[in-house]
Amino acid sequence: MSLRYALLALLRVGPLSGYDLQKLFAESVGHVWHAPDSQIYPELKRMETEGLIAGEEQSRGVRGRRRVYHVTDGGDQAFLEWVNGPLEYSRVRDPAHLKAAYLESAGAEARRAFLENHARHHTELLHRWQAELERIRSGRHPMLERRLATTPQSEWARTTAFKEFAYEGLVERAQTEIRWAQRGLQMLEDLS
Amino acid sequence: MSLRYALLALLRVGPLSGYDLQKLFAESVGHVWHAPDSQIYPELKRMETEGLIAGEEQSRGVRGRRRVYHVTDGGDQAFLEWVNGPLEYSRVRDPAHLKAAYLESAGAEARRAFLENHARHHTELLHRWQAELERIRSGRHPMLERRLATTPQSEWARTTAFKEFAYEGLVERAQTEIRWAQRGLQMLEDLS
DNA sequence: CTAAACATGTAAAGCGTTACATGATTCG
DNA sequence: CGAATCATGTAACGCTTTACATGTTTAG
Repeated sequence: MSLRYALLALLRVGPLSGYDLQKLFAESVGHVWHAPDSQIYPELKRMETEGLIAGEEQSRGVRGRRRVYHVTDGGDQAFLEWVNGPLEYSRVRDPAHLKAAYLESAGAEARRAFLENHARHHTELLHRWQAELERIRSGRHPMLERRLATTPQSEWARTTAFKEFAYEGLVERAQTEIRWAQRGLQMLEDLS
Repeated sequence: MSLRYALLALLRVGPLSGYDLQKLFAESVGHVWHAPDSQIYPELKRMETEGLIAGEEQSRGVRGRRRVYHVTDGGDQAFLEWVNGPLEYSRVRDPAHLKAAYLESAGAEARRAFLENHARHHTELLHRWQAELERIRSGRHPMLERRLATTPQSEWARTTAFKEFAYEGLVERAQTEIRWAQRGLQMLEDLS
Protein backbone atom coordinates (compact mmCIF):
# COMPACT_ATOMS: atom_id res chain seq x y z
CA MET A 1 0.00 0.00 0.00
CA SER A 2 2.97 2.31 0.49
CA LEU A 3 4.43 1.51 -2.91
CA ARG A 4 2.15 3.86 -4.73
CA TYR A 5 3.06 6.73 -2.43
CA ALA A 6 6.75 6.05 -2.90
CA LEU A 7 6.14 6.20 -6.66
CA LEU A 8 4.05 9.34 -6.37
CA ALA A 9 6.78 10.98 -4.30
CA LEU A 10 9.23 10.44 -7.15
CA LEU A 11 6.81 11.44 -9.88
CA ARG A 12 5.77 14.61 -8.10
CA VAL A 13 9.24 15.97 -8.79
CA GLY A 14 8.80 15.50 -12.53
CA PRO A 15 7.52 13.09 -15.22
CA LEU A 16 9.32 9.78 -15.62
CA SER A 17 8.96 6.56 -17.57
CA GLY A 18 8.49 3.27 -15.77
CA TYR A 19 12.06 2.41 -16.53
CA ASP A 20 13.51 5.70 -15.26
CA LEU A 21 11.32 5.44 -12.22
CA GLN A 22 12.53 1.97 -11.48
CA LYS A 23 16.19 3.02 -11.75
CA LEU A 24 15.70 6.11 -9.66
CA PHE A 25 13.64 4.12 -7.22
CA ALA A 26 16.44 1.69 -6.54
CA GLU A 27 18.85 4.45 -5.60
CA SER A 28 16.52 6.61 -3.52
CA VAL A 29 13.24 5.45 -1.98
CA GLY A 30 14.32 1.89 -2.61
CA HIS A 31 16.60 2.25 0.39
CA VAL A 32 13.58 2.28 2.67
CA TRP A 33 11.05 0.53 0.48
CA HIS A 34 12.21 -2.23 -1.80
CA ALA A 35 10.21 -3.04 -4.93
CA PRO A 36 11.18 -5.07 -8.01
CA ASP A 37 10.29 -3.91 -11.54
CA SER A 38 7.73 -6.65 -11.78
CA GLN A 39 5.81 -4.84 -9.08
CA ILE A 40 6.42 -1.31 -10.27
CA TYR A 41 5.07 -1.64 -13.83
CA PRO A 42 1.73 -3.19 -12.88
CA GLU A 43 1.34 -0.71 -10.04
CA LEU A 44 1.83 2.18 -12.44
CA LYS A 45 -0.90 0.75 -14.65
CA ARG A 46 -3.24 0.43 -11.71
CA MET A 47 -2.44 3.96 -10.60
CA GLU A 48 -3.23 5.21 -14.07
CA THR A 49 -6.61 3.49 -14.20
CA GLU A 50 -7.33 4.99 -10.79
CA GLY A 51 -6.48 8.43 -12.13
CA LEU A 52 -3.52 9.13 -9.83
CA ILE A 53 -1.11 9.44 -12.71
CA ALA A 54 -1.39 9.87 -16.47
CA GLY A 55 0.94 8.38 -19.05
CA GLU A 56 1.93 9.60 -22.47
CA GLU A 57 3.19 7.15 -25.03
CA GLN A 58 6.42 8.26 -26.67
CA SER A 59 8.24 6.55 -29.49
CA ARG A 60 11.88 5.69 -29.29
CA GLY A 61 13.61 4.94 -32.58
CA VAL A 62 11.53 3.02 -35.12
CA ARG A 63 9.67 0.50 -33.06
CA GLY A 64 10.64 1.46 -29.51
CA ARG A 65 8.14 3.03 -27.19
CA ARG A 66 8.09 4.32 -23.67
CA ARG A 67 5.33 5.57 -21.48
CA VAL A 68 6.08 8.72 -19.53
CA TYR A 69 3.94 9.26 -16.46
CA HIS A 70 3.10 12.42 -14.61
CA VAL A 71 1.09 13.01 -11.46
CA THR A 72 -2.49 14.22 -11.88
CA ASP A 73 -4.25 16.57 -9.48
CA GLY A 74 -5.94 13.54 -8.00
CA GLY A 75 -2.59 11.86 -7.47
CA ASP A 76 -1.15 14.94 -5.87
CA GLN A 77 -4.08 15.09 -3.53
CA ALA A 78 -3.78 11.40 -2.67
CA PHE A 79 -0.12 11.88 -1.86
CA LEU A 80 -0.86 14.83 0.40
CA GLU A 81 -3.58 12.87 2.14
CA TRP A 82 -1.07 10.13 2.75
CA VAL A 83 1.66 12.34 4.23
CA ASN A 84 -0.85 14.27 6.27
CA GLY A 85 -2.82 11.26 7.39
CA PRO A 86 -2.05 8.88 10.23
CA LEU A 87 0.37 6.02 9.72
CA GLU A 88 -0.87 2.58 10.62
CA TYR A 89 1.66 0.37 12.26
CA SER A 90 1.59 -3.23 11.19
CA ARG A 91 1.68 -6.04 13.69
CA VAL A 92 4.95 -7.26 15.05
CA ARG A 93 6.51 -9.90 12.87
CA ASP A 94 10.14 -10.23 13.56
CA PRO A 95 11.95 -13.35 12.30
CA ALA A 96 15.28 -12.40 13.87
CA HIS A 97 13.98 -11.94 17.39
CA LEU A 98 11.71 -14.93 17.05
CA LYS A 99 14.70 -17.04 16.26
CA ALA A 100 16.80 -15.41 18.94
CA ALA A 101 14.22 -16.47 21.51
CA TYR A 102 14.75 -20.12 20.59
CA LEU A 103 18.47 -20.00 20.08
CA GLU A 104 19.10 -22.29 23.02
CA SER A 105 17.72 -25.12 20.88
CA ALA A 106 20.41 -24.48 18.29
CA GLY A 107 23.93 -25.82 18.29
CA ALA A 108 26.83 -23.70 19.48
CA GLU A 109 27.98 -23.12 15.93
CA ALA A 110 24.56 -22.06 14.68
CA ARG A 111 24.18 -19.63 17.57
CA ARG A 112 27.38 -17.86 16.72
CA ALA A 113 26.57 -17.92 13.01
CA PHE A 114 23.18 -16.36 13.65
CA LEU A 115 24.55 -13.49 15.70
CA GLU A 116 27.47 -12.87 13.39
CA ASN A 117 25.13 -12.84 10.45
CA HIS A 118 22.79 -10.45 12.19
CA ALA A 119 25.68 -8.09 12.87
CA ARG A 120 26.92 -8.44 9.31
CA HIS A 121 23.53 -7.82 7.79
CA HIS A 122 22.96 -4.66 9.79
CA THR A 123 26.50 -3.49 9.19
CA GLU A 124 25.80 -3.63 5.47
CA LEU A 125 22.62 -1.65 5.95
CA LEU A 126 24.50 0.79 8.15
CA HIS A 127 27.06 1.42 5.44
CA ARG A 128 24.40 1.87 2.83
CA TRP A 129 22.53 4.37 4.96
CA GLN A 130 25.62 6.23 6.06
CA ALA A 131 26.64 6.62 2.43
CA GLU A 132 23.16 7.88 1.65
CA LEU A 133 23.36 10.37 4.52
CA GLU A 134 26.70 11.54 3.21
CA ARG A 135 25.21 12.13 -0.23
CA ILE A 136 22.32 14.06 1.26
CA ARG A 137 24.58 16.24 3.42
CA SER A 138 27.03 16.99 0.65
CA GLY A 139 24.29 17.79 -1.85
CA ARG A 140 25.13 14.90 -4.17
CA HIS A 141 21.88 13.02 -3.86
CA PRO A 142 20.28 12.56 -7.32
CA MET A 143 16.61 12.68 -6.30
CA LEU A 144 17.15 15.38 -3.73
CA GLU A 145 18.87 17.58 -6.30
CA ARG A 146 15.97 17.22 -8.70
CA ARG A 147 13.67 17.89 -5.82
CA LEU A 148 15.38 21.05 -4.66
CA ALA A 149 15.35 22.38 -8.22
CA THR A 150 11.56 22.66 -8.01
CA THR A 151 11.46 23.84 -4.40
CA PRO A 152 11.74 27.47 -3.29
CA GLN A 153 15.15 28.12 -1.83
CA SER A 154 13.61 29.12 1.48
CA GLU A 155 12.48 25.49 1.87
CA TRP A 156 15.79 23.84 1.06
CA ALA A 157 16.98 23.57 4.64
CA ARG A 158 13.73 22.03 5.75
CA THR A 159 13.56 19.54 2.88
CA THR A 160 17.14 18.43 3.48
CA ALA A 161 16.61 18.26 7.22
CA PHE A 162 13.75 15.76 6.89
CA LYS A 163 15.69 13.54 4.52
CA GLU A 164 18.66 13.56 6.87
CA PHE A 165 16.46 12.88 9.84
CA ALA A 166 14.89 9.83 8.18
CA TYR A 167 18.25 8.30 7.37
CA GLU A 168 19.64 9.13 10.79
CA GLY A 169 16.86 7.03 12.24
CA LEU A 170 17.86 4.11 10.05
CA VAL A 171 21.51 4.52 11.00
CA GLU A 172 20.67 4.49 14.69
CA ARG A 173 18.49 1.45 14.30
CA ALA A 174 21.24 -0.45 12.51
CA GLN A 175 23.71 0.51 15.21
CA THR A 176 21.35 -0.76 17.87
CA GLU A 177 20.99 -4.10 16.10
CA ILE A 178 24.74 -4.43 15.73
CA ARG A 179 25.35 -3.66 19.40
CA TRP A 180 22.72 -6.21 20.36
CA ALA A 181 24.24 -8.95 18.22
CA GLN A 182 27.68 -8.21 19.58
CA ARG A 183 26.46 -8.37 23.13
CA GLY A 184 24.94 -11.71 22.19
CA LEU A 185 28.28 -12.97 20.98
CA GLN A 186 29.80 -11.89 24.28
CA MET A 187 27.01 -13.73 26.08
CA LEU A 188 27.83 -16.93 24.20
CA GLU A 189 31.38 -16.75 25.47
CA ASP A 190 30.23 -16.09 29.01
CA LEU A 191 27.82 -19.02 28.94
CA SER A 192 30.44 -21.50 27.79
CA MET B 1 6.99 -19.06 6.73
CA SER B 2 8.02 -18.43 10.33
CA LEU B 3 4.54 -19.09 11.67
CA ARG B 4 4.94 -22.83 11.59
CA TYR B 5 8.18 -22.65 13.51
CA ALA B 6 6.62 -20.42 16.11
CA LEU B 7 3.87 -23.03 16.46
CA LEU B 8 6.34 -25.89 16.56
CA ALA B 9 8.30 -24.08 19.27
CA LEU B 10 5.20 -24.03 21.45
CA LEU B 11 4.14 -27.58 20.66
CA ARG B 12 7.58 -29.00 21.32
CA VAL B 13 7.06 -28.20 24.98
CA GLY B 14 3.93 -30.33 25.09
CA PRO B 15 0.71 -31.21 23.21
CA LEU B 16 -1.89 -28.48 22.80
CA SER B 17 -5.17 -27.96 21.04
CA GLY B 18 -5.53 -25.24 18.41
CA TYR B 19 -7.42 -23.16 20.90
CA ASP B 20 -4.85 -23.52 23.69
CA LEU B 21 -2.11 -22.85 21.22
CA GLN B 22 -3.78 -19.71 20.03
CA LYS B 23 -4.20 -18.40 23.60
CA LEU B 24 -0.67 -19.26 24.57
CA PHE B 25 0.59 -17.87 21.31
CA ALA B 26 -0.88 -14.45 22.00
CA GLU B 27 0.91 -14.14 25.31
CA SER B 28 4.30 -15.53 24.30
CA VAL B 29 5.58 -15.84 20.73
CA GLY B 30 2.81 -13.50 19.65
CA HIS B 31 4.90 -10.69 21.09
CA VAL B 32 7.38 -11.11 18.28
CA TRP B 33 5.20 -12.78 15.68
CA HIS B 34 1.57 -11.83 15.47
CA ALA B 35 -0.92 -14.29 14.00
CA PRO B 36 -4.72 -14.34 14.21
CA ASP B 37 -6.67 -17.58 14.85
CA SER B 38 -7.84 -17.57 11.28
CA GLN B 39 -4.25 -18.16 10.27
CA ILE B 40 -3.33 -20.58 13.05
CA TYR B 41 -6.04 -23.20 12.49
CA PRO B 42 -5.43 -23.66 8.75
CA GLU B 43 -1.68 -23.68 9.33
CA LEU B 44 -2.06 -26.49 11.87
CA LYS B 45 -4.02 -28.49 9.31
CA ARG B 46 -1.36 -27.94 6.70
CA MET B 47 1.36 -28.90 9.15
CA GLU B 48 -0.50 -32.07 9.95
CA THR B 49 -0.84 -33.07 6.31
CA GLU B 50 2.86 -32.40 5.92
CA GLY B 51 3.59 -34.67 8.84
CA LEU B 52 5.14 -32.08 11.14
CA ILE B 53 2.52 -32.55 13.79
CA ALA B 54 -0.16 -35.12 14.55
CA GLY B 55 -3.55 -34.43 16.04
CA GLU B 56 -5.79 -36.55 18.21
CA GLU B 57 -9.48 -35.89 18.29
CA GLN B 58 -10.84 -35.65 21.81
CA SER B 59 -14.44 -35.28 22.82
CA ARG B 60 -15.56 -32.59 25.18
CA GLY B 61 -18.98 -33.11 26.77
CA VAL B 62 -21.61 -34.61 24.51
CA ARG B 63 -21.06 -32.97 21.18
CA GLY B 64 -17.91 -30.95 21.79
CA ARG B 65 -14.63 -31.96 20.28
CA ARG B 66 -11.10 -30.69 20.27
CA ARG B 67 -8.05 -31.70 18.37
CA VAL B 68 -4.87 -31.96 20.40
CA TYR B 69 -1.68 -31.72 18.42
CA HIS B 70 1.77 -32.99 19.23
CA VAL B 71 5.04 -32.66 17.37
CA THR B 72 6.18 -35.66 15.32
CA ASP B 73 9.80 -36.64 14.81
CA GLY B 74 9.64 -34.96 11.42
CA GLY B 75 8.36 -31.78 13.00
CA ASP B 76 11.07 -31.83 15.61
CA GLN B 77 13.66 -32.25 12.91
CA ALA B 78 12.16 -29.44 10.85
CA PHE B 79 12.27 -27.15 13.86
CA LEU B 80 15.91 -27.97 14.55
CA GLU B 81 16.77 -27.38 10.93
CA TRP B 82 15.14 -23.99 11.21
CA VAL B 83 16.96 -22.88 14.37
CA ASN B 84 20.23 -24.26 13.09
CA GLY B 85 19.83 -22.96 9.57
CA PRO B 86 20.57 -19.49 8.27
CA LEU B 87 18.00 -16.73 8.63
CA GLU B 88 17.02 -14.90 5.49
CA TYR B 89 16.53 -11.21 5.90
CA SER B 90 13.68 -9.74 3.97
CA ARG B 91 14.07 -6.58 1.94
CA VAL B 92 13.74 -3.24 3.57
CA ARG B 93 10.17 -2.07 3.71
CA ASP B 94 9.71 0.59 6.28
CA PRO B 95 6.54 2.71 6.16
CA ALA B 96 7.59 4.96 9.04
CA HIS B 97 10.93 5.98 7.59
CA LEU B 98 9.47 6.25 4.12
CA LYS B 99 6.99 8.73 5.44
CA ALA B 100 9.59 10.52 7.52
CA ALA B 101 11.59 11.16 4.36
CA TYR B 102 8.65 13.06 2.86
CA LEU B 103 7.50 14.81 5.98
CA GLU B 104 8.39 18.19 4.59
CA SER B 105 5.39 17.83 2.28
CA ALA B 106 3.12 17.51 5.28
CA GLY B 107 1.58 20.32 7.29
CA ALA B 108 3.10 21.39 10.59
CA GLU B 109 0.36 19.66 12.54
CA ALA B 110 0.72 16.37 10.67
CA ARG B 111 4.46 16.40 11.20
CA ARG B 112 4.10 16.67 14.92
CA ALA B 113 1.31 14.11 14.98
CA PHE B 114 3.44 11.64 13.05
CA LEU B 115 6.39 11.90 15.41
CA GLU B 116 4.28 11.88 18.55
CA ASN B 117 2.47 8.84 17.26
CA HIS B 118 5.72 7.10 16.45
CA ALA B 119 6.97 7.75 19.97
CA ARG B 120 3.67 6.61 21.46
CA HIS B 121 3.56 3.44 19.40
CA HIS B 122 7.06 2.42 20.38
CA THR B 123 6.46 3.40 23.99
CA GLU B 124 3.60 0.94 24.07
CA LEU B 125 5.80 -1.76 22.59
CA LEU B 126 8.51 -0.86 25.07
CA HIS B 127 6.15 -1.33 28.00
CA ARG B 128 4.93 -4.62 26.62
CA TRP B 129 8.45 -5.92 26.18
CA GLN B 130 9.70 -4.62 29.49
CA ALA B 131 6.80 -6.35 31.22
CA GLU B 132 7.67 -9.52 29.34
CA LEU B 133 11.31 -9.22 30.39
CA GLU B 134 10.20 -8.77 33.96
CA ARG B 135 8.13 -11.95 33.77
CA ILE B 136 11.04 -13.85 32.32
CA ARG B 137 13.49 -12.62 34.95
CA SER B 138 11.19 -13.25 37.86
CA GLY B 139 10.24 -16.73 36.64
CA ARG B 140 6.58 -15.89 36.09
CA HIS B 141 6.49 -16.45 32.35
CA PRO B 142 3.83 -19.09 31.48
CA MET B 143 5.51 -20.65 28.46
CA LEU B 144 8.97 -20.45 29.95
CA GLU B 145 7.80 -22.25 33.07
CA ARG B 146 6.31 -25.07 31.03
CA ARG B 147 9.50 -25.11 29.04
CA LEU B 148 11.82 -25.33 32.00
CA ALA B 149 9.76 -28.16 33.44
CA THR B 150 10.92 -30.37 30.56
CA THR B 151 14.47 -29.03 30.45
CA PRO B 152 17.36 -30.38 32.55
CA GLN B 153 18.13 -27.97 35.36
CA SER B 154 21.67 -27.52 34.05
CA GLU B 155 20.16 -25.81 31.00
CA TRP B 156 17.86 -23.42 32.81
CA ALA B 157 20.29 -20.52 32.92
CA ARG B 158 21.01 -20.82 29.23
CA THR B 159 17.37 -21.10 28.23
CA THR B 160 16.41 -18.09 30.31
CA ALA B 161 19.41 -16.13 29.06
CA PHE B 162 18.36 -16.48 25.41
CA LYS B 163 14.79 -15.43 26.12
CA GLU B 164 16.03 -12.41 28.05
CA PHE B 165 18.46 -11.56 25.33
CA ALA B 166 15.77 -11.61 22.65
CA TYR B 167 13.53 -9.27 24.58
CA GLU B 168 16.40 -6.99 25.51
CA GLY B 169 16.97 -6.48 21.81
CA LEU B 170 13.35 -5.47 21.35
CA VAL B 171 13.54 -3.10 24.31
CA GLU B 172 16.64 -1.44 22.90
CA ARG B 173 15.09 -1.10 19.50
CA ALA B 174 11.98 0.54 20.93
CA GLN B 175 14.13 2.93 22.92
CA THR B 176 16.06 3.86 19.80
CA GLU B 177 12.83 4.61 17.93
CA ILE B 178 11.51 6.72 20.79
CA ARG B 179 14.72 8.73 21.01
CA TRP B 180 14.62 9.28 17.27
CA ALA B 181 11.04 10.53 17.30
CA GLN B 182 11.79 12.83 20.20
CA ARG B 183 14.80 14.27 18.45
CA GLY B 184 12.49 14.84 15.49
CA LEU B 185 10.07 16.79 17.66
CA GLN B 186 12.96 18.89 18.84
CA MET B 187 13.97 19.43 15.22
CA LEU B 188 10.47 20.70 14.39
CA GLU B 189 10.81 23.35 17.07
CA ASP B 190 14.24 24.33 15.85
CA LEU B 191 13.05 24.66 12.26
CA SER B 192 10.15 26.95 13.12
C1' DC C 1 -30.77 -19.15 31.22
C1' DT C 2 -27.32 -16.25 29.60
C1' DA C 3 -22.82 -14.67 28.99
C1' DA C 4 -18.17 -15.90 28.65
C1' DA C 5 -15.10 -18.95 27.22
C1' DC C 6 -14.22 -22.94 24.41
C1' DA C 7 -13.60 -24.61 19.78
C1' DT C 8 -12.86 -24.42 14.76
C1' DG C 9 -12.85 -22.84 10.73
C1' DT C 10 -14.01 -20.57 5.35
C1' DA C 11 -13.73 -16.97 1.73
C1' DA C 12 -12.06 -13.14 -0.62
C1' DA C 13 -8.93 -9.81 -1.47
C1' DG C 14 -4.47 -7.60 -1.34
C1' DC C 15 0.37 -7.46 -1.31
C1' DG C 16 4.81 -9.36 -2.36
C1' DT C 17 8.16 -12.73 -4.38
C1' DT C 18 10.09 -15.39 -7.94
C1' DA C 19 10.47 -16.97 -12.20
C1' DC C 20 9.58 -16.42 -16.72
C1' DA C 21 9.25 -13.81 -21.10
C1' DT C 22 10.26 -10.62 -24.89
C1' DG C 23 11.93 -7.30 -27.72
C1' DA C 24 14.37 -2.64 -29.22
C1' DT C 25 18.18 0.52 -29.22
C1' DT C 26 22.66 2.29 -28.68
C1' DC C 27 27.55 2.20 -28.12
C1' DG C 28 31.96 0.46 -29.11
C1' DC D 1 27.82 -7.58 -34.53
C1' DG D 2 27.57 -8.30 -29.75
C1' DA D 3 26.86 -6.57 -25.21
C1' DA D 4 24.83 -3.37 -22.30
C1' DT D 5 21.06 -0.83 -21.54
C1' DC D 6 16.47 0.49 -22.45
C1' DA D 7 11.75 -0.93 -22.02
C1' DT D 8 7.74 -3.52 -20.35
C1' DG D 9 5.48 -6.80 -18.67
C1' DT D 10 2.83 -11.90 -17.24
C1' DA D 11 1.95 -15.97 -14.33
C1' DA D 12 1.95 -18.61 -10.35
C1' DC D 13 2.37 -19.07 -5.81
C1' DG D 14 2.45 -17.90 -0.91
C1' DC D 15 1.56 -15.16 3.07
C1' DT D 16 -1.40 -11.96 5.63
C1' DT D 17 -5.55 -9.47 6.60
C1' DT D 18 -10.32 -8.93 7.21
C1' DA D 19 -14.61 -10.36 7.41
C1' DC D 20 -17.64 -13.80 7.91
C1' DA D 21 -19.55 -18.10 10.00
C1' DT D 22 -20.98 -21.57 13.41
C1' DG D 23 -21.66 -24.25 17.19
C1' DT D 24 -20.64 -26.20 22.32
C1' DT D 25 -19.76 -26.01 27.15
C1' DT D 26 -19.32 -24.15 31.62
C1' DA D 27 -19.89 -21.01 35.37
C1' DG D 28 -22.78 -17.93 37.75
